Amino acid sequence: MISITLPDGNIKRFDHAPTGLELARSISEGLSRSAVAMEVDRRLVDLNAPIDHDAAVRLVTTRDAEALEIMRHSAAHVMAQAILRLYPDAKLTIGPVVEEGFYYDIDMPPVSEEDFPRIEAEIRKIIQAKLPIRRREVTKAEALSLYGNEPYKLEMIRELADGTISVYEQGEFADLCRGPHVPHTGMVKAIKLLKVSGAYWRADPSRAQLQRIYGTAFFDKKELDDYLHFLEEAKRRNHRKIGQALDLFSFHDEAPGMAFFHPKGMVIWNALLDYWREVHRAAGYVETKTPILLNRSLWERSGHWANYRENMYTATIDEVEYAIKPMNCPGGMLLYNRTPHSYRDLPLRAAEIGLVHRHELSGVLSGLFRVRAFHQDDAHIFMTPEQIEAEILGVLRLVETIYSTFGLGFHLELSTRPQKSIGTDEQWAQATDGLKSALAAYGKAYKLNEGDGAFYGPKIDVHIKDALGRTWQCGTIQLDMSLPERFNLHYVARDNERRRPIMIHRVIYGSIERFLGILVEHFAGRFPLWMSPLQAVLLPMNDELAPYAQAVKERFDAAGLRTEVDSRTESLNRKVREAQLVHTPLILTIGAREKEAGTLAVRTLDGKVAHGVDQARFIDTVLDNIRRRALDFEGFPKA
RNA sequence: GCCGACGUAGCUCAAUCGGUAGAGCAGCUGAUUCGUAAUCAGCAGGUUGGCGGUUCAAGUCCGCCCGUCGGCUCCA
Repeated sequence: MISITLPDGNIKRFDHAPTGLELARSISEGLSRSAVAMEVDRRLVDLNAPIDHDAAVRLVTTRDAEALEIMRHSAAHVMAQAILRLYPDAKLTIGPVVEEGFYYDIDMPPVSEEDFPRIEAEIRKIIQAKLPIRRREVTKAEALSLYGNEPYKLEMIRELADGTISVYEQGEFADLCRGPHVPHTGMVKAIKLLKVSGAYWRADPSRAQLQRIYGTAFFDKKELDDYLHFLEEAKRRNHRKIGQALDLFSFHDEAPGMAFFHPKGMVIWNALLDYWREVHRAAGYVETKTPILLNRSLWERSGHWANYRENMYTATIDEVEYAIKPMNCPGGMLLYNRTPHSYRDLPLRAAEIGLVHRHELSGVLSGLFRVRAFHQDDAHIFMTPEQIEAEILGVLRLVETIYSTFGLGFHLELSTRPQKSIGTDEQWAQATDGLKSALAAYGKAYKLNEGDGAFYGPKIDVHIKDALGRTWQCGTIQLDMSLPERFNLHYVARDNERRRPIMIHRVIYGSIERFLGILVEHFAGRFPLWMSPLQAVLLPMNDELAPYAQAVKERFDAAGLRTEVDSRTESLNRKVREAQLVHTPLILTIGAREKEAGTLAVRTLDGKVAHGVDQARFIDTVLDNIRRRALDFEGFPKA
């Protein structure tokens, strides 16, 4: 007699060792169809494994979070099986589940997306056949003989500990795998291959180059369609395309990885920086500026020459070696050390919009997201150990203020001491505790990445979430125990002793370039009024009304608005269309009626038109919206 | 840097097997004076990313280089 305790406390009894499927059937037919795997005594196992002892069992159905991962893992096997049928000489390596789906690294001749339909057709055959997926446990010796012809699998098996090794079989296909898997291939309902790229075996460039084929899978067609739609939407919002269409920035062969900002892009840039300066001033920061070209000896002292040299641009001038700064901190150290500091001066919050250059590998450049020259909204905060918590908390609050202005959500990740690190245990404990207690005081949940910190100190990374739900790492707060030593920083404490200040580096936008790119995609080019390059366009109905429109524009200009008159001899329809295409937030039509009454017809980007809007009240409404840095408009009152 | 794809007019894209580089939009000229997403006509616009090669003939085939994109890796 086997008795099985279900999560709701019910107990089911069997006179034999039932499989998960039998257990599900004994509860309901629907459950047996949606069950994917099960958890027996908190271990995930296959649904068709027999439960041979009294156990607590939870059935994992298609609605559970783990189910998707299990099924996608099976999907990777299905894809591998299809590929082996079409490319018998292909050699499999590994095929894990990733955030958005799965991939399989395969040693085979290069494939392209044009080959996907053929592979997908084969995949469909395997899915329709509903091949049972069976787990088989073999000894290491058996596994080695089973994979005599699979060099990568052999290499993996040899590295496994002795003992049983599990193999999953479906039809003619068998793959070395820990499992669990769905019961049969038919459960991989909606699958799509997405892209292919190169990857190295064991991520080692000296080893074989493999084909990494990415795919994704869902339990039903609609979810897959939604996901593909999301990908389309992301493509539509690509900041390179929108940046081109809205004339914001460009890249040129003469300076790869270094953005050129156009007048309209600079309006957004300056709006970002004006706002940044406003909130930083209010948060007690002072602003500094340091040179971008600095003598080699400084970089030797900071440690960059030894550790970061391959990413640095260097120059020899009058037989003296210089480097273009890849980071702002060494310059900041020189500023700090210019004068002695009292404990009364601390915390000292010194900000700098610093232009840095990093010679990133050519293959990693990616629009504004990954460039070689960028501006960091950097700040160095020097403080006493007792001030850590309050200062970190202050930065976290500033982070929240700034991101919420853009309607961006965010989450925090704390990274602690890595294997290779400098400093004493006490220093690390004090620093890490400081960050932890600041996070506790802040009160928002955070993820802990044990051992992921920089060698010079622990850090808090801020990951923002955009309108499509994608996350980006922008802000980072890093505690630095190295530079204060190297530059021999100190302050004079109350007891007249010279002490080493604690120092943090922090950025909130991260890189202005990247942040701007993220905002382009986040807003899909429809910027809030306060950032919009052109806030309003005035459309006179005919040539005779152009001078009047110009006079109205001057009134707007005097109020500090960014406006233009489109006085081309073109149809109103065309002017509206063109203004709408570049997402001009306010389209103002001026005809005889408006001139007569001193009003405006205001069209907003939703296509709605408010007629008879009083000019003065319009200006007030708009100025108020800009002052509040609102994300939306809320309509215009009639005159 | 490595693997793969790509690079044609300001922009978006065509050009069959190697056989005279085209179109729409933008621009210019003229006409049209218009009530909320494209008025009409004409004109002009190119060393096909660069250098070299094969060929009677190269946008197309080959080599090298540059750049872009997707990955690897790394990171703001």
